[in-house]
Amino acid sequence: MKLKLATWNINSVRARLHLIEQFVARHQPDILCLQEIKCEDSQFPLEAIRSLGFSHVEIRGQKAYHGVATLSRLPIERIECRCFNGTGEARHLAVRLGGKTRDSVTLHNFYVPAGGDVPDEKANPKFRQKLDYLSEMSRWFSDHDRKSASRMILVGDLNVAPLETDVWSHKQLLKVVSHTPVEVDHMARLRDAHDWIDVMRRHVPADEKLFTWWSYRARDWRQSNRGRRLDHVWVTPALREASRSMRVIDEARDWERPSDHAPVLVEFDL
DNA sequence: ATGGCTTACAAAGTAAGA
Repeated sequence: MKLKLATWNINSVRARLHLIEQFVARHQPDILCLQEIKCEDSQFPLEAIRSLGFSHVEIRGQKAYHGVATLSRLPIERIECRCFNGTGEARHLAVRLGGKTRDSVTLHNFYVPAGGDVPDEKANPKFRQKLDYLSEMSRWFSDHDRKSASRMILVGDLNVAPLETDVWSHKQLLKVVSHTPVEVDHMARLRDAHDWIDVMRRHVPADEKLFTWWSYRARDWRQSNRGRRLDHVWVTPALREASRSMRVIDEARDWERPSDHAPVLVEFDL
């Protein structure tokens, strides 16, 4: 089965419906995973999204902040929403596609906490929360039954840029939240917890710069290019060979009132 | 010059993003 899958931190779904329409018209994803929808489920623009062809929509929102949603042209079944570290924040949504067959695929949509400004667990509770969140994800995935849950895709804004080429300056970002060694280490442990494969880096070699986020504050984001790769697409080993192409749709960063994140689009043959 | 902006919200100034 061919599947065009996209993940995008939309930074308010209500403020950026026009962007979703534009993206869908140009790239026709079968499934679009959104993060930071910033609204309650009841405020989600469901009719507008359905009219774009997404007959199957699962929403895990909350008031004002965070929130994830998975939009699909294909039938999906909601499996669960995990609330790590007991904050109750809407940061995860898992769905299954392909019904209850042997070939079904579980798709996890995550919005990992950003972690605040200061990369110090003691001085900054948000940084502590981010590390705890990543640790709980690791624990949860290492407890997963590997046989029954072997075909999995994990996408989302993981808010960590692991490689030196995932940031515009490795040296200058070593003490900046998102690229500190302790975060990179937590992400590595998460990856190892289920032998996850970094799909984006399967298509772009690790010695090439690759970003998905550019600050709103740059005068000219493309010219200064001070980006980071904060958004990710991972698969379990059973799907190692399944991705056919990957592209960061960076032109979306130039559209009217853009999100500071660009969509990541992957074509799979599942 | 990695914060110069942008969002949400009991609505003018905070909190948050990263």
